[in-house]
Amino acid sequence: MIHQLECPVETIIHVLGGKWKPMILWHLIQSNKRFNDLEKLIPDVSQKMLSQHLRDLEREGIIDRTVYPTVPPKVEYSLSEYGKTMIPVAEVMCAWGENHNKRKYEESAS
Amino acid sequence: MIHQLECPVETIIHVLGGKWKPMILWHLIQSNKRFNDLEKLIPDVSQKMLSQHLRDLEREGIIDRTVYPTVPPKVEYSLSEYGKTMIPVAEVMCAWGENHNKRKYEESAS
DNA sequence: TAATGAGCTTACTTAAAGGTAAGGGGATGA
DNA sequence: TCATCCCCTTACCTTTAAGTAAGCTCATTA
Repeated sequence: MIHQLECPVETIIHVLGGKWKPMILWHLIQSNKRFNDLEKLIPDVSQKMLSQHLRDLEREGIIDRTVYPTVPPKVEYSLSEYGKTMIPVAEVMCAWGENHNKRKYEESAS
Repeated sequence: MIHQLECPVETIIHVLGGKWKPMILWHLIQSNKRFNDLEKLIPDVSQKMLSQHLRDLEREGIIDRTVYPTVPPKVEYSLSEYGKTMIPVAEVMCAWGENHNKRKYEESAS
């Protein structure tokens, strides 16, 4: 396996940087969700991108995937314990982003 | 002008999310740099991507571009006062990213 | 006169991300 | 028997990001 030296800022951008990943995580922070729930909560995401992003996040250890062998099978996604370590980071990013959006709005309005 | 509602986490990912932007900013945090300096410090970046990313960062207000009307003209890029507000955010992101890289390294080594 | 350096831009090509549409497997319900 | 639900996967196409290579302006230096 190749260990590419990667700038840590790029690392987190890569982990969070899919088109729908912040939104998926936002919903999973609120509560566990099934595939179907996420589809309904994020109406514009395609099934392909949803499952791809969920697999990406699972591979990075951010979320857990639990299969209940019921009929029909139930699959539940949840933020992992490790994933929870990202919440404060996301909050800091979010605060800066909010301020930046506001700033851009004000300058375009002036 | 259209104001697209954007998740603030996506906003910062968008601002920082070019292939060379974290590295450009890292160098500008150390000290002001000229175009040529950045080319030498980041050997793999093409002139096209360097000038494009510099323009992106300038448009977002993160960096300042100062032209000295000397001969030959000298252009200096520096982190703006506003850009400095991103340093603590970058530090938090960096810390998480470092830990994540370490974690991935350890799991691949085991 | 020819070459050099600074700071770019432009045109073209390739690679990566994302979108669309269809299918599939295994059970239940009508 | 036919359709339905759940959780996806696959094939194909489009859009966006990035890479490559060349050129350009103005002035100085050799």
